[in-house]
Amino acid sequence: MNQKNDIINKLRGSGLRPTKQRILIAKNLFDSNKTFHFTVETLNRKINKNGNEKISLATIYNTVEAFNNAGYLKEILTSKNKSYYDTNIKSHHHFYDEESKELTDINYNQVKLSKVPTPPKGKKIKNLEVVIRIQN
Amino acid sequence: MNQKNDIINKLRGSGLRPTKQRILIAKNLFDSNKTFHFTVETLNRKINKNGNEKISLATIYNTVEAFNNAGYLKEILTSKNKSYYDTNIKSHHHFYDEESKELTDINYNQVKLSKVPTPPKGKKIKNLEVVIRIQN
DNA sequence: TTTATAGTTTAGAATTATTATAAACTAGAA
DNA sequence: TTCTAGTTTATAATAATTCTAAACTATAAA
Repeated sequence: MNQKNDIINKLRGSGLRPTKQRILIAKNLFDSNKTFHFTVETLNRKINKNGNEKISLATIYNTVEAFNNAGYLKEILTSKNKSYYDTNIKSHHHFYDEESKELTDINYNQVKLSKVPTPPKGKKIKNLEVVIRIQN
Repeated sequence: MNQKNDIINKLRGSGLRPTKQRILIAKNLFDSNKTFHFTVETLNRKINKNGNEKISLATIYNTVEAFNNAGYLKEILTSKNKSYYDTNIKSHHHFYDEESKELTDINYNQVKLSKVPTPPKGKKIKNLEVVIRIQN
């Protein structure tokens, strides 16, 4: 019961009403101790398969966008014409395979920067990611 | 006449027949001394406005993909559901504005790395980009 | 409690970017 | 000049996403 209350508080904390749809989606995204990448399509499949009560695709789109705006998810930069999200919202790095167009995480401490530019006037740095393009 | 021959040779060098459509598109992309970001939509507008002979949208898609495969363009990683390309194919870095979702180039020598991970088995590093997410 | 209402969900339609199709055209080899 | 594989084209098809407006619901106030 406690993790459910945690989710409800998390949602309320961002002005999102804790509806049963949002709670179920949040459980699927944030309940595990490991983070992962997903698309609306894969999330929809995960949620709407086994005996779960069904959630409409429109709601999954709405909720993912709301969670992203609330900072609970990070949109992944990709060259595919689909939105990818990461439940790992901390700054981290990726290998990007040009052939398969797949992203894989790089352990944060595998990269070190010795010089970082100053951001444009009026802006501040939120985080910094290194993308290493790889090929065969 | 010389730049046209350069383009023709460039195309032939990648097994692409130098058709008048490809030559015109190549002029638009590679003739200037400054590089830029574009989408198929913006390129299409640029090519098909002023009295130019018209090139079909399908050809612009095909040609951009062919140029990208040939390594004359670099696909930009973005969160928008559209393909973005960069005529600057050298490794370089970007600021990514989370509000406007715009990318701006960072001068290459503004970033220095002191530690880089080894790529997965069988893969080699093609290039490395730093994306700095900024916000107000 | 009940009620009122602003916020939310939903199915399906609409939109947008891209890819597929197949007929007409053309660069370049023979 | 002829032939053919490669290319271009208009249009149709597809895929991801957003829009719409009617039905539903969390929650504040009576």
